[in-house]
Amino acid sequence: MSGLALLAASAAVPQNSDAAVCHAMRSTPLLQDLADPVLQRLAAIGKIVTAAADVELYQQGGVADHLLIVLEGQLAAFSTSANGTTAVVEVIHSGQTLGLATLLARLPRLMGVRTVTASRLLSIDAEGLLALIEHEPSLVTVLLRAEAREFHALVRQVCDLKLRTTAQRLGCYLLALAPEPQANTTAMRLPFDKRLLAARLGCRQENLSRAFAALRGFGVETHGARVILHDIAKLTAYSEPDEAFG
Amino acid sequence: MSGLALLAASAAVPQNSDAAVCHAMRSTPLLQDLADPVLQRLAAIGKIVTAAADVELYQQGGVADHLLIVLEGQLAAFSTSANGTTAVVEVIHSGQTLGLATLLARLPRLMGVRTVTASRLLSIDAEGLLALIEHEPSLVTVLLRAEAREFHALVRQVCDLKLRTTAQRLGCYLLALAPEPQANTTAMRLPFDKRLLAARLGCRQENLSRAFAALRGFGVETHGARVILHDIAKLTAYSEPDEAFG
DNA sequence: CGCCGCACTTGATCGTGATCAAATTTTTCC
DNA sequence: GGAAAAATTTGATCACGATCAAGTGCGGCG
Repeated sequence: MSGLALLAASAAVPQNSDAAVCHAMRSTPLLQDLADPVLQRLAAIGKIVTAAADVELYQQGGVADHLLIVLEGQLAAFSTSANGTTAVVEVIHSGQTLGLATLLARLPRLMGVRTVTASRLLSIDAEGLLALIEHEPSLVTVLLRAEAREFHALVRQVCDLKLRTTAQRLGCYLLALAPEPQANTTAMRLPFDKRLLAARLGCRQENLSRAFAALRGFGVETHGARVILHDIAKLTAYSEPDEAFG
Repeated sequence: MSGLALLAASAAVPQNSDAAVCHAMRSTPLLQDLADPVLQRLAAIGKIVTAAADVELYQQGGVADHLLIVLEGQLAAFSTSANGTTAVVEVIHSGQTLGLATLLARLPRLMGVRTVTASRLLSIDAEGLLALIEHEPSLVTVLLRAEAREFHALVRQVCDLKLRTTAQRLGCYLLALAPEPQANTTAMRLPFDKRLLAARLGCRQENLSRAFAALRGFGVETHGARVILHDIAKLTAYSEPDEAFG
């Protein structure tokens, strides 16, 4: 039933020792502060899974039986509506999760999940996780924090869609992606193609292109996937990103 | 600091006996299935609070020190951006919560909250709630379910904003509000004014008006706040609401 | 090298939503 | 009831985003 069962079987087995899983967990900001015994129990119900680019991992409406944490690569969470059009709700980067709330409440998945690039993922059994939670308050704290982060990202996005133009949304997104937000100039590389970026921002590819053109006047230089922000202050003034309340 | 301290003081005191709070809790779908002892401990850290219409209960960025559950009336959760424009993220009706994730993670409020109509609210102390959770798995289940509901509503809204026109969004909203969704004809009353509805849908008042005009062709009749849906099937076909996956 | 295919850009045109300005209805308050 | 205030609707015009249609540029591959 679950696409992950297949993927796990096809993954190289040696990397899936408890020690390897533990090591991977230590590398994620989400789990790294947990005590050793907790981590070991988590490792017992977790596995490392790899998937090629553009593979559908979970279908909308299916049972959420695994928690995914991205180790490397990106995933896209999407929702397909009645008429067949698809909205990309969020792109999930390394260290992030998605759908924790749904999983912890044992509800069916509201969003489908597919890989954007080839990815390495930590997959943790949902039932086992729920059982473990009962006895591990530190794990509860960690999961609630991750859940709140997901929630915040969605609230931000709703405000973004209601208040800003596409060019401003793009500006905010680039600023959030910027590796050195405190400097006034940064170079970076878009982690995925512009088609997906357009879907995430809620516009067509053509308008994303025009939005990039509009941002040239605010110090944004692009060469394919390479982006240089020449004047972060000016871009910020134009895009009007939300101040982060935590 | 918190607006609620003032409000609680000004509320009539007799209704705030533990028995009255317990009774109120029994009346909310969220808490009604909890066992008596749990409910009593909750009542000890909860109080009933009333507020007039259009009162700001919490400010964006403040500490989330109380969980609010709406007993009667409606609240609006909003976010104000740098340029001063405000987006209404959600209107919270009786029986609903908002910001649970933020509260359980002890983070500052991402959204401000204000009353839309005069309201009666259940206010539960956050610290007490977090302490109680440690020993009451049934409470955890209930809270996680409520949190997942909030999460789902936001995901739906993001898809709505990315995929549908204002008229379709309005259609979906009316269908969700319909008291008898299985019938093909229903009458209802908008629970708040059209200004707020426009803000929630992410458009201007003028365009909401035009959206209502557009829906007349799909069996939607309006007389002020009174709305009659004459042909739910036709309206559904036009609005293309998401199927509910739980 | 040069052709093909794909991602992206640009252009033209059209529909949707925003804005400004009235007109109209509804509500509130004497 | 009737005047004043507020909410809502309608109209005209403009900006933004969608759509259709070419074009450009870049990477892969023969």
